[in-house]
Order: sequence, then C-alpha cells, then structure tokens
Amino acid sequence: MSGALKDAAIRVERPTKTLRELALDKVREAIVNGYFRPGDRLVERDLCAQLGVSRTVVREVLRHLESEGLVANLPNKGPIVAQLDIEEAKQIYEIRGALEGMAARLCAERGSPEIVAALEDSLTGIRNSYRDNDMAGVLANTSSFYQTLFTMVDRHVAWGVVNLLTVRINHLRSMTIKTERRGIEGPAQMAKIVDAIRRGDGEGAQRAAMDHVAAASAIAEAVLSAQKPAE
Amino acid sequence: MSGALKDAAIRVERPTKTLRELALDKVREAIVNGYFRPGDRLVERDLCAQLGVSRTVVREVLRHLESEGLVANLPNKGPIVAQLDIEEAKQIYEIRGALEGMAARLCAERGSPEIVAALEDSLTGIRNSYRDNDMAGVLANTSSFYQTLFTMVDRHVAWGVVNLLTVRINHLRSMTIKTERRGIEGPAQMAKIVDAIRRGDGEGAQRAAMDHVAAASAIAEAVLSAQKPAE
DNA sequence: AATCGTATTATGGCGTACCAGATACTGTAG
DNA sequence: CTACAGTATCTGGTACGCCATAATACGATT
Repeated sequence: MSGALKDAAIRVERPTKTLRELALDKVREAIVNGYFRPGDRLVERDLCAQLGVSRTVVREVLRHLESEGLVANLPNKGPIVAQLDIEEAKQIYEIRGALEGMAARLCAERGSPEIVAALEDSLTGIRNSYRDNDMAGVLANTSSFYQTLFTMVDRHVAWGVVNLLTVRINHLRSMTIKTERRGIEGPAQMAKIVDAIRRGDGEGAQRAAMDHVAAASAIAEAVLSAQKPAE
Repeated sequence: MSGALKDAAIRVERPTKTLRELALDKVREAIVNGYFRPGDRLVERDLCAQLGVSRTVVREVLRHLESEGLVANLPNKGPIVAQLDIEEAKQIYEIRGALEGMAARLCAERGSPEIVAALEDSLTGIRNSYRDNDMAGVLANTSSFYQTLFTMVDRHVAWGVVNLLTVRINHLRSMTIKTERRGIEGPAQMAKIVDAIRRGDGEGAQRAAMDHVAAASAIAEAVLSAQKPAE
C-alpha cells in the first residue's frame, strides 16, 4: 500500500489525453453551454470540420454522449441534441435528492470533523462567489460541496451517477442559481445540512439535503415552464 | 394525436436494429455470461473477426460499454473487461436500495390496485421459476417486478439508472439467486413489499425494499469474498 | 557474461475514401 | 397545379492505410 503510494507520487503525470477525450469534452461543453441548442442536428461531417478531427472520432464521441443522455439518435435521421423534458428534469432532481440524502445521512453518522470542515469550506466558497456575482464559481463550489459529501464516505459510484445525471440538467442549474433570493436561500439550506451533520443527526441531514434539492427542483420547474411557451 | 396513433399502429415494425446495436448486445452478453472474463483484454481486431463487423463498429461498441462500466480502458494498453470490485458492488446495491425504496414508497402512496396486481403477477412468476429451477426465468421476472415498481409511477429515469448499474453486477445476481434458501426468502421479502404497498404504507414499503436489497447485497458480498482467494 | 541499445511486432489512435440506403428537396412534365 | 422523377444530403457501415507507443526479442559492446 505505502509502496503503491510512493510509486504514484513518483509517477510522471503525462497528460495523455486522447484526441477523442478532448473532442468529447469540447462537444459536451458546447451542448451544456448552449452553443448547440436542444433539437439541433449534429451532422457528423460538420462536426468533423468544426472540431478538426476525423469521423471516426466524432462518431465515438456521439455514441458516448448518447449513452450519457445528452444526445438522442433518431433512426435514419441522425443525432440531435436531446431535448430536456420537464418531467425528466423533475425525475433527475428526485434521484439526486434520494442519493444526496443518503450521502448526507452517512456523513452525519460518520461524525468526522474533517467532513464538516471541508463542507464549510465549499459553503463559504459559494457565499463568496454569490457576493462577487461569480456564477461559475457558485457552480464549481456547489459541485465540490456534493463531491465531498459523497467521496468522504467513499461513495464514488453514487457520485458518478449524480454527475452523469447532472450534466443533463446543467443549463437548468445555471438558471436556477441566478434566481432571486437563491443566493440567500441556497446557502442557508446547505448550512442546514452541515449543521445536521455536525450534530450527528443522520435523519435531519437526509431531510435537509432532500429539501434543498426539492427547492432547486421547484425553481427549475418554474423556469422551464415559463420558458416553454417561448419556444 | 389520434392520427399519429393510427400511423403508429400501421407502421411496419421493421427490426431496424443497427448493426452497432446488435454487436453491442452480443459483446455485453458475452461479458455478463462470462465468455469474456474480468481482466481479459478485448483486442479490437480480434473482436472484428469474431463479430464479423468492422473496426469502426467495434470501437463504438467498446466506447459504449466503457461508459456503462463494463469495460475499462487502460491508457496505452487498450480495453479490458472491467473487474468487479467488492466495494463497488456494495455501493451499487446500496444505490439500488435507495432508488427501489423510493419507488416502492411512491407505489404505496399511489394506492393503485393495478400496481399490486402487476407486482403479484411477477411474484408468482418468480415462485414458479424457482419451483422449476428456471434461473433465467427468476431473473426475468425479478426484473419485471422492479420494472413495474418504477414505471407504474413513471420513474423511467430511475429505472434506467438501476438498469445501468445492474448490468455491472449481473453475474453476481445469477449467483445470489442460486444460494440456499434464496428461493424462499427472496420471494418472501418481495411479498412484504407488495403487502406494504397494498396497505398504502409508504414507509413500510420503502423499508421492505431496502431490506430486500440489503439481503441480496450481503449474499453477494459473501459469494464474492469466498471467490476472491480462488483467483 | 551482463548490460545496453536497437529492430520487430502487436495494438490502439486516427484519418480517408468509398458504398448503400433513407430522406428531403427540387424541378419538370403532364 | 400536381405528380413524379431525379438529385442532394446525410447517416450507417466497411475497408484500408498510416502513425505512435509499448513490449519483446535480438544483437552488439564492453
């Protein structure tokens, strides 16, 4: 074990990203940023030109995004950017609630001060970002908040699932955090989670986490249904 | 709307499975059936020959399986069949517990007799399959039991997540159901879920579902740790 | 003989060209 | 103005080739 760690420390960390991974990130970014809009067709050969890579790479990227749920494939028509159905979004929030609630409960039952400290770090990061109007910072710190929630109790698989689902609602997230009062209520709800964890109150931590997600879900639903008629 | 339905009814249901999907199913089957063992290298050109398709297709299939977690990609080495780590398996069972518990609770709160009827159908199917020693039937009926649990309350996304995770532990499942007494205890636990749903007892249904998964997890852990030294 | 450097091989990563089938568009003839 | 045929577009799929890298085998030098 310690030997393996020593090796890992010495290992020359060559950024051996394959072209495919780079392209994957680019396209995913383009989708979540809204450069490609939901319903847009993703023409393989056009993507080749825009990305400067071959069809082989583009096709693999499209397959990957398809299995992530960001891209849908119409038979004999080709891939399009997946539409985010409001029903689906609600389900994704519900699942996140279940899993984040579970993780919060586990954190509370673990009763480790490091967890509380790490969570509070992220939380002050969120507050500062809100104060500076740095929305990217809010997202990043929120993400790291949940990451510690999951990984401090070694729930990497659940964290992976949450991430997988989150990319599908990413542009929703960037809209909900801009909502009025979210800069106050969001951190307050998260502080409740941290408080319950500090008290070792598993039940309360779970409920607080689920409440927080439920609030986000409600905002997302409002945003989405307000936006729907405009399309 | 009715026009669309009529069209759908008339539509000639051509099995428009693309070659890629066929190959995907074949390889996935081969992995979960144990034809490819965990740790085996999956050499692209060999797979081309065995499947009778081109490298492009094989590569897309490998990417897909990679994002399903069935295949791992070693940098500069290539794809291998993913090893199922015991820790990961436990986490998968835990997530299933959370989601299936959620679905069971929703079913109970819905209070619809159709749900109970459908679940009992699957349950008798499981009992009959156990009686006939038809293990494939057990798996199929168990799957349909959970499918109704999720889809009758329109939780298709959660059902997708559960399916995604389940393929990774599929060979575990086929071992746990063969365990002694599982033919009695398994259906009994599931009957408890159905009972709670019939009573409209959401809390009880959730707990029963989580108990059932926990039991499966414990058996899987025993099987896996007994098997580990042999490797 | 041991070690170091080099050639070979296996394999994945990537690109290009080509064909078939489906679909959407377009222009022409009746 | 309509119907039909032809055409362009696009994906699905295949074949082939090139390059980079890792591992292994082999040979040369000290």
